[in-house]
Parts: sequence; structure tokens; C-alpha cells
Amino acid sequence: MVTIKDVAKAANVSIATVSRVVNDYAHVRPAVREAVNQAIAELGYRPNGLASSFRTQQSNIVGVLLRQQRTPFSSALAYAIETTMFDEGYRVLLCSTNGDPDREEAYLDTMMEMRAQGIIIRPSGATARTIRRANALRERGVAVTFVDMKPRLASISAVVCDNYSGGYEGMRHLIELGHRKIGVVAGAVAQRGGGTDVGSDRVRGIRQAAQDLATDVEIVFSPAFTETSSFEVGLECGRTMITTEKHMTAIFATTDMLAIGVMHAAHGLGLDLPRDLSILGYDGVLESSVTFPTLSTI
Amino acid sequence: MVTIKDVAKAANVSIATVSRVVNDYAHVRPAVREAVNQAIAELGYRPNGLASSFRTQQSNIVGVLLRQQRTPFSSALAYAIETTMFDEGYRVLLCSTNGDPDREEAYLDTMMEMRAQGIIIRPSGATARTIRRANALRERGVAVTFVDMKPRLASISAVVCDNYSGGYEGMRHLIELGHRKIGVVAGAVAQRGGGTDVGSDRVRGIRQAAQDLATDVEIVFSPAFTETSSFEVGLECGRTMITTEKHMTAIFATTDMLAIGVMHAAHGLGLDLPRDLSILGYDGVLESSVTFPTLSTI
DNA sequence: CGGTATCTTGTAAACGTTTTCAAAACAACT
DNA sequence: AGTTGTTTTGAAAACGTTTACAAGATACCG
Repeated sequence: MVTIKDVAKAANVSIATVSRVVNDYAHVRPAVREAVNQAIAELGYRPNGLASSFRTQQSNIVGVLLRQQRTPFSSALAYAIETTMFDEGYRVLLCSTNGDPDREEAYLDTMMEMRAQGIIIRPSGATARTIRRANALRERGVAVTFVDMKPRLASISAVVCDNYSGGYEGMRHLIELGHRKIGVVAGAVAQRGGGTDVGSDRVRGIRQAAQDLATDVEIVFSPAFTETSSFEVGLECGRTMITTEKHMTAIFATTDMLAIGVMHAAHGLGLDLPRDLSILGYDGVLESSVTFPTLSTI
Repeated sequence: MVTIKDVAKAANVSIATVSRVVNDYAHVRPAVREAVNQAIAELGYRPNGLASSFRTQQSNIVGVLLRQQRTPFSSALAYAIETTMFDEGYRVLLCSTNGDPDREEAYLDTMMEMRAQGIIIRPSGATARTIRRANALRERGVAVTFVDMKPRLASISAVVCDNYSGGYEGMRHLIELGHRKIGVVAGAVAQRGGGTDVGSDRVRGIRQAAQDLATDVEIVFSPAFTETSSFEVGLECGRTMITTEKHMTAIFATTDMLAIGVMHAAHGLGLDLPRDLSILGYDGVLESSVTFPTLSTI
């Protein structure tokens, strides 16, 4: 591998000068700069990033910890983070824990060892352990940000959508369309929680809207199924709701995948969508309308 | 930051000994090992990966270059690579070029600078530039592997599926189900190519099967649309085919996204799936059956 | 107890950069 | 030509590890 020394020798200058040229510092005579650049080109020199990161203590690495990677939302998120960071001069270390706490632990260790300067976490539920760990990192000078969930620890920054308003506006939309009996499919977790997670915020918005916007509106929550995937939960909840509830004209699912499950249930029971039932999803990250009919979504 | 020196001082040994403990080398007295480990725990020492990578010239980084990241196939691929590599002790640097050659260039530069030990590339089409670049890297000692496309350059390794057989078997399936007039939706590129890319291999398999397996089978290729997304291509091709071809009972789309487009077309034209038309996709990476009816796929 | 072989430890050099500091070169003045 | 101020350059130290080498400690043998 050709090093800065080789370049210095070839250009007849000191390594300090080469470094100055490479890093675009001032105080280098144009002629010298030219000579150095030529030597670099001739030798095909590429600075050793490991060495310079080591020396400057600037890894330029940010870690991204996601629980999943295979959902549309996660890949959209990963893509957005990666390209933005790259343009800012940072490299991302993408880590999918797949919900495994040990894996999460191992990934965080790795990030520490690689001296990541920042970490973006979309946590696997409200794991206290993750938050504790994240806080420890923060105290060591690593910039930590949560996405999609705000830990109670006030000093940790988080980027979250206004899920409350999303739920609220979704309901407003349905009510304005004339729906008066509306099913809500939210999955088990979200219904329980009084927490700050995505799902329960949406549900709070939905409840509030139902209360505010029309006196005669009725909302019906689906029972809590605990299937392995959102799709299956949607399928089961949808099925039960459609068969047991009368006069329900719309279903609001708090996730697109849930909504797709509901759609399948409706199709399976012979309903004609959207004539017999309106379905509203949430997230808007599905590949251009893979469903039929196209899914309306918040 | 606490360094190896601090640990050495705290445990009353030399830094060499600490290094031996950290790296699990032999020839350390159990008592000493114990003392060092205790010091490590007390001080919260984490070895500086930048420093050791630098020293050993082992970055333990592999770069992954993908053209997209937001398609189901890409995210499945990225996820598989990432977890496998992590378990083998490597970290992945994920890079989505989004088809932009400049971005690709910049990412490859970055990988070089970080001294990636291996690079996995799913190329953006048959870009000669990418292949040339990859070969240059290979000559510098970086392990380079292509995924999903085999460059003609024999010495570069590649991991590809047997798309020819996939196409062949897909046709066998349809023919065995009794279909005799089968539409093929393959997108513009694949139809032209005599190349080695994924799409044209599938088409070759399809043609061969039609020829081999039944004397009375007829295949109809869709015209070449050049829309922005696979979905739209599928939609347009499906629409044209369904309205112009008589007695066609099945459509084989060489991609799941194409198939979904075809499905929409069919639904839109009032067909009852799968009674009026069978649709077969290819890839099998969609989230658990988001379509209705569930898409059969290779 | 001396000699030898084996195990354990420490010293110091190296990896490729960046950066401080001081010296050298140059320019602009008297 | 001498003085001063500014720009350009190089020598050398530092970053935190790993590792070759040598030396010190211990075990084993007669």
C-alpha cells in the first residue's frame, strides 16, 4: 500500500506538506501543491482512513440500531439516514437487532469500539435496558438520538412524528366522509399502553377525535390478538370485527401492515372494497400502492 | 477516554500484558489475567477499535454497494449480509447508490479509504465503469463479489441464482395447471438482452420451457413500456395484454412488483382473480402476502 | 544446588496520519 | 543592506494499539 511517505518522497517534500495538500490547508505554494497532487495521482495514493481517524479521534461513523430492517418503514428510514449522513461526511454502521437483546448489546459494544460519534436508535419496544445503555453512551460523549419513540428520560433527544395528531386527523377524515361507526385495529400493545409509544399516541388521537368531532360517532376496538406478524393481527382482528359488528362502515388501522391484514379479511369474507367498507391505514411507506384497491393511509 | 495504559497502571502490569488479556492470548498467569479483567471492568475500558484496526491493518469492514435499498429484495439482501457478516466478526458499511454513478464512485472511494477488506456489489445494470473499478480494487487485494449479476470478466466471483431454471420451472408449473396461452411481462430491458442479467435469463428459461414442454403452448410477450417503476410497467403491460389478447389464461411476470402491477390492471378491468386469470410472480420476497389474492411466486 | 527448558512478563518499535513548533524563505519596508 | 513581518516548509512528537525480542521467573532434571 502506498503511504504518505511514498508521496512525499516522489514529490520531494515532507509528509507534513503532503498532509496539508490532502486536507486542503492554506499556506502551500501553488507549484508545490501541484507537484504533490501529481505524485498522488501517479502513485494512486489513497489516505489511510483508519490512520487518520485514529490520529484525529474522529471516526466519522454513526451507528444506526434498528430492530428490523425488512419492513418498508425501516428500510425507508435506513435509506434516508444513510444518504443524509453520507452527504454530511459520515459513514453509517447499520445494525439490525431483529429484536434480540444480546445482539443489540453486541452491536452497541461494537459501536463503542469503533468510536462511533453518534448513534441513532429505533428501539425494540420500551426496553429499559436499551435506554440505560444509551444514556451511558451519552455520558461518554456520544450523541444519541431515538427515533419513533421518546424515552421518558428528558435529556435524551428523540425524533418522533406527531402520532396523536395523525390519529386525530385520520378520524376527522373518516367522520367527514360520513362514517359514524368506525372500527379501530391497533394491535395488542397499543391498546394497553398509556405510554409514549407510537401506537398508543395514535389511539389517543383517535379517541379524542371521536369525542370532539361528532356526538353520534361510535368507535369499536378490536380484541387484542397476539399473532406473530402485524399482517396476521390485522387479518384476525379484521375478521372478528367484520363478522360481529353491524353497521360498521370503516376501519382505521394504526399501521399499514395491519390495514393490509384487514383488507385480506374483508376480501376473504366477500366484501367489495371500498363500497362495503372503507379502510384507512397509517405510515404511508408501502411501495407504490401494492394493494387493491389502493390503500388510503395517514 | 480510558486507554490500555490506564488499565495497565491500575492492574500493575505492562500494556503488553493487558493486550494479551484482551486478545485472549496464552501465557498469562490466571491471577494476572484476573487482575487485569478486574481493572478493565472497574475502569469501563473498551479497546479503541480504530487504533487496533490501524495497527493490525485489519479493518474488519466489508462494504456493501446496492443500487436501491427500498425494495423488498434489497432490504432482504442487506439484512442477510449484515447479520451473517456480523456473526463472522465483520462490520458492514452499507451504501445505496440509488443508481447515481457519482455516488457509487464516492462510496467506493470511501470503502478504499476505510480499507474495507471485502466488497459486495449488486450493480446498477451492467455498468462497465463499476466492473472496471471493482477489478482495480480486486487487484489491490480487496475481495470483491457481485450479487445477482455475473460480470463477463471471468476472474471476478459472483453469486447468482439460477434464473434460467426459475423461468423454466415457472412455465412448467403453469403448463401443468393446463394453461396453454400464457402472457409474459418482463419489462423492457430483459426482453432485449442476450446478456447475462437476471431478467433475460428468466426469459430464456421461459422460452425454452414453452418450446420443450408442450407443442400447443403459446407465449405472448408484452410490449416494452418504459415507466419509472416496475409497478407501473406491470400495470401498463397488464392492461394492454388483457385488453388485446384473447384466450390468455395466465400471465407470468418476471418480478413480483411487475406481477403486482398486472394484478392491479386485472382488478381494474373487472377480472376476478384467480378465476379469470392466473398470475405468477418471481422473487418471493414480499412481506407475507400483501396482495389479494395471495401472489404465487417463484 | 547448578543447569536447562519452559512459561511469563516488560521494553520498545512500529503502524500512517495530524499537528505543534521552530526554522527557513520571502516580501516589504526603511 | 538591515529590519521587520508574513508566508511556507520540515522535524518530530503524538494518537492507542500489537508484537518481536529479550529478560526474568519458575519448573524440572540430574
